[in-house]
Amino acid sequence: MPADASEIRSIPLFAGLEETQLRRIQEICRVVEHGRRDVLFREGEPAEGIFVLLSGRVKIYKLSPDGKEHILHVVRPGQAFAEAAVFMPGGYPAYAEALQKSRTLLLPKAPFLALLQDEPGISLNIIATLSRYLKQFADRIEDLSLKDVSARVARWFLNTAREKGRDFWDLEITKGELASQVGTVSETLSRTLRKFQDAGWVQVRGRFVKILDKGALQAVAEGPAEE
Amino acid sequence: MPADASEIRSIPLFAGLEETQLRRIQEICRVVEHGRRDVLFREGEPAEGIFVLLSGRVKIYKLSPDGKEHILHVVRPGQAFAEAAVFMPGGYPAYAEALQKSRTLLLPKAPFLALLQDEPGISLNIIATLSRYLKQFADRIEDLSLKDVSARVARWFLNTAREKGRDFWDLEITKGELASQVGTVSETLSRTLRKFQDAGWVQVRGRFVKILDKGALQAVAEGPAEE
DNA sequence: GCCGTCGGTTGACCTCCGTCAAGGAACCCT
DNA sequence: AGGGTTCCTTGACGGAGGTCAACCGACGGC
Repeated sequence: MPADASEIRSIPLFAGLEETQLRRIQEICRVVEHGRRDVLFREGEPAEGIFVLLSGRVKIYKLSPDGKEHILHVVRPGQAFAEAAVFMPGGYPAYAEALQKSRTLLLPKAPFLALLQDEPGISLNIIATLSRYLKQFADRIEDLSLKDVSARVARWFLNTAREKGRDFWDLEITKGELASQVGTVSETLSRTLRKFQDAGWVQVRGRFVKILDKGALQAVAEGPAEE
Repeated sequence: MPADASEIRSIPLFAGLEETQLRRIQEICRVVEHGRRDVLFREGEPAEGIFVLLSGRVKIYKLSPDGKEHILHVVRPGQAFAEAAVFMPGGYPAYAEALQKSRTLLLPKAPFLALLQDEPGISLNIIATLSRYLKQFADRIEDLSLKDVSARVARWFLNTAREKGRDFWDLEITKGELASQVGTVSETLSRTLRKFQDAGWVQVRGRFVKILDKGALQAVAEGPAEE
């Protein structure tokens, strides 16, 4: 199935490209459809190419030998993923699975690398997105090693509010998946949310969440114990 | 102080560059000397440019409000660092401090970005190193959220042995710093090392460490509990 | 020599949070 | 409707590991 030209144009990765380059991208890429729970790739598999999510939601996650998962990132439409895999031996560094019915653009590795040679602007875009990921991951490592669950959940509220631009929204993942993102299990998340709610800091009703006291969350996000 | 041309030539980041490009790099960079415990930059500070370590050791680390630190990475000579900071708003994403007397090459942001425009090969090198970091960080997140301390320490032994190419070596950091790298505190690391030693898996004498039973370490690194 | 600092080890304690188990709610299917 | 998922919540329990404290050896300065 061919990709829509206007869809390609609106992808941040390809921002500022010439018409001829866009056409070239359109030629080398293909569109793939995925149903809920479809696995796009597994950790360690040789990388086919770079993906861009057109619609739906895809989770990028690590899986431990005993089956526990940790979600590194939930990809939204317009974002590229598996960039790093293309430039590294060792194949994909994580798993990817569709959370909903999704459509992705797949740019096979070899022609994409060739494209980079002619179009340095794309390289800079890739560097920018990799840098952003790197910072996010560094923050995650900081959180996991230095903060407790309450601080991580508080930070999740604040970060999400910042990127959404408002202080209420709908979860587009299950609470179990949210737990996996902040590095805990659903039971502990459930208790933490209840604590936050009883304290009057947030409102949680089903999948709807709302921040009521941003200052309190910030205090919790900083240090586990403030005296 | 000017940089030595042969030093620049041997930096992986600039591999495969023409003589004229190398000269240009030599013109825009400057060499900085740092004593032990000198702080090169702090999290949040605006990024001056990209660093390359010429000699010594530099730790990249996160600091929590209450003073605890987590070492993200120990930079070795030849490696670049703070790449991500240059391409991102928000300044440096972490702290950097010299562990020993060190010399670094500093390439100021603006001329370096200009250089990238003309020399797409460098972009690809940057993408490659960022991808490597990204994978390392993803692995760290996996470890921190899904593995216990013993598994993380075992993995540290195996990874270090792999990159050193032998199964014995000298710690070039303190054990407290090693603890911070694997996401624990010195007391717990001390106990874990004792456990490993009593089990006959490794030998630790002062700063000298040696792997005695690689298979056992691999088993521990996989899953906390194997039955 | 003596003493201060730093790194490392060990012991005792206690808390956070992961695990196990059970029950409920909401949403599919026929 | 009813029965099967899947998701969520709550309770009880236990253990990994962080914290506090004391102690020791090595090193460096004066």
